[in-house]
Amino acid sequence: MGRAPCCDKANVKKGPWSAEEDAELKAYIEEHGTGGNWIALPHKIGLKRCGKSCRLRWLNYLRPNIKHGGFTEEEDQIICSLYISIGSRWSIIAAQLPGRTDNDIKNYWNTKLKKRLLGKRKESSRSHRLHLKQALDEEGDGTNHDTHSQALSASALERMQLQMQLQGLCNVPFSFYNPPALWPKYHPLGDRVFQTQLTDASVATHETAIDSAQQVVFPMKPETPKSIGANMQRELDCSALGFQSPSSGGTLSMQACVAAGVQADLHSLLYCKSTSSVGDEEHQQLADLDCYKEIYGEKESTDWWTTTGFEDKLLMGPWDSASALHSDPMIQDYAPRYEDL
DNA sequence: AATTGATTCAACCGCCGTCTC
DNA sequence: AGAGACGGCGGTTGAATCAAT
Repeated sequence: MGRAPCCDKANVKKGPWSAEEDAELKAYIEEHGTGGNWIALPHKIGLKRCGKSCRLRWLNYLRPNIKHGGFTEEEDQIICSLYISIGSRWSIIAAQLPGRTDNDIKNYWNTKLKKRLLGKRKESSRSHRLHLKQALDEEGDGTNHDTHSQALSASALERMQLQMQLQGLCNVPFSFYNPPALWPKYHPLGDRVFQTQLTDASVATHETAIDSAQQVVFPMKPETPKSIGANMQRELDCSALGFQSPSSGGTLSMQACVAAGVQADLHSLLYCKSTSSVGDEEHQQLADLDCYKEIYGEKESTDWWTTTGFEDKLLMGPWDSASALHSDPMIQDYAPRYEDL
């Protein structure tokens, strides 16, 4: 048995709001407030609307200081950066953009930004797909991939693709057998904090800087797999980032990749300005992902992913960040960090 | 000018977490 | 403790609008 509806569906009006309804709702809330009970509100006003509908109308259109359309480049970059980092947490993203509603941002992302970013992928060649499929078949156990497929959210795939876009632009080593768990985990916020850490006299070691940066870059940093110790994971992370880890005796050159200008790359992706060209190798990487989708189906079935043993931590980690968002102060601190930018 | 397909975006749906009793 | 009410959220829908033919 499902739960009772929040209102009498038969006696509530649906569809677009009229100017009269808007005026009545606005006038009442401005004078009396919501009273802390949206369900009861329409009855008090005499509106034949569901309480939830009233709430949505007020929050998205009637409340003061709402902006519609005309997103700036800065807003675009904030939205993209946050989407890549935390996914479709529209309310959190909206909290960083005064006057913007989660619904507006969601629509803007789905209709404009996503296409602008993901639509630039080069079509992969059929021969390449066949080659890759053959490699997959040889690698796997020959069983139907669909049977074992693990579906990630569409949001997760989009973020994977965006990460690939940025990584390609940053010339980060990537190969088909280099699983996403090892991909660089950077974010402008993390980069900024990382740089801050480097210049902070209180930071005694490079490792501390790395830890701090990675916490911010991936606030919901998943548990390290049992098969890979923390040190090894750090080595892998460092390797993927394109710099040597302190423990291997190398020096930090974060700038080589991460500080190379993720913001600039995002900008180039968004606004199609060729400040950072996507070379053949990068196109090949993007084609790889298309190939996976074609072989395993549009739903992101990823045996190659699960065979790495990383799927658990990823599914419960950054790609499904709902719980972590509420518990991890790093995410909750996004607002002040952005204000600092 | 008419038709068709694509795009936009306001609004709805249903799930989930929190609060209250 | 647990059941119900409510708020909040993300995903989806569909009517309106725009663009292409």
